[in-house]
Amino acid sequence: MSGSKNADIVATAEATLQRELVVVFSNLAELFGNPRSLGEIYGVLFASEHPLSMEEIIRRLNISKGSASQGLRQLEELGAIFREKEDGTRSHLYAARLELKPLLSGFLSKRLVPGLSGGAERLKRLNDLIPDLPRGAQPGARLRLQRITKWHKRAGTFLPLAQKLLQGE
Amino acid sequence: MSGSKNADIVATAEATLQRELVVVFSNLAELFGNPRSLGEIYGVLFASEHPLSMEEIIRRLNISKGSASQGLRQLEELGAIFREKEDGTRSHLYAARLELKPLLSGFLSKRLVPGLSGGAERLKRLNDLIPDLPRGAQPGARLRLQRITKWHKRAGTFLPLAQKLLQGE
DNA sequence: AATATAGTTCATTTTGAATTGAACTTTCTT
DNA sequence: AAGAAAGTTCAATTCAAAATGAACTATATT
Repeated sequence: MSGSKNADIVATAEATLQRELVVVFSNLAELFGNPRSLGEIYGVLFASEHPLSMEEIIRRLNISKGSASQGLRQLEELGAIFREKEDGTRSHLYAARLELKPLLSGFLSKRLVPGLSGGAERLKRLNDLIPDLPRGAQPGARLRLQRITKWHKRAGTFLPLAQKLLQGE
Repeated sequence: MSGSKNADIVATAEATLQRELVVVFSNLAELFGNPRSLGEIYGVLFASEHPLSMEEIIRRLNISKGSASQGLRQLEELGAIFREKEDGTRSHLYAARLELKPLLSGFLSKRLVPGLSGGAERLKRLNDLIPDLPRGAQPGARLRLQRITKWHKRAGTFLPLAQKLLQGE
């Protein structure tokens, strides 16, 4: 009966669900400036009722061993997925944590944190430079630096706020 | 007297200020997934006490005419810079709006808005697919979709909130 | 009207990040 | 201990986004 119409619909529905979730998370990854493959891997795990082996992930997404290995490690580091291993078996099994928080805040901070901290030092150094400017230019420069610094501080408070907002209550 | 030590320090300080601000804004652009050149152009204008011609911008940043033209247009569309023209002169002059709000919210929404709205439709379609799944898989699928949808709604409220936070009081 | 300069457009090129895949290491099984 | 399968690493490749620049249009000057 595996060629029946109903079976086809079911198979299609499952495949579609997986395919679309892969796209959703792949876009999400890109949105936050992370490699698509990270999102794809999470997506395929998120869509699956059962944990999957690396081999199976590679097969479903048609990606390389290297991408799979690196992607799985990164997602695990973010806390977005689990790596399980039952004794008496060689391969690991991978499963998504369904709470999206680790993934989202991981995506967020992997990008924003380094970007923000780098800027902080730079701004500090620039402030020390102002006395070397010609007199007339000093007030203008001071104003400009104040503007960025103000923004920068806000961005600093913004990150934790965003994380709180994105996670559950 | 133009080779004097003080003149050198002053020249260096001004050059440094511009150079570093260019870097700050170029990083910022990248952080939000926009082309570096957008940030560079804004940076050079932000650093300058006076409006600059396109020619001058090209000279200072060492970029192509094409990049300059397109970048300036985009920044103008975001409301991050002005384009002035005095009668009796051929070239326009470009100046940064020192309030960072237009730049920042422009950067934010150019990325997030399309990303989010695309996802919304997709999720809706997926919900309609659930009845076609095998019985046993339906509750799991429903749970998963609820999780993403919940997040997605939050992200929707998040954007305006972020903009409020980044702009003035 | 002719000329010159500013600015735009878009097909081609460049660049840098992501992906690949082959060689390697680790871990399990007999 | 040897063999096999899982997983890692990283130099080389691929690919998409950004930058270039030459041809074009628009606008001002004589």
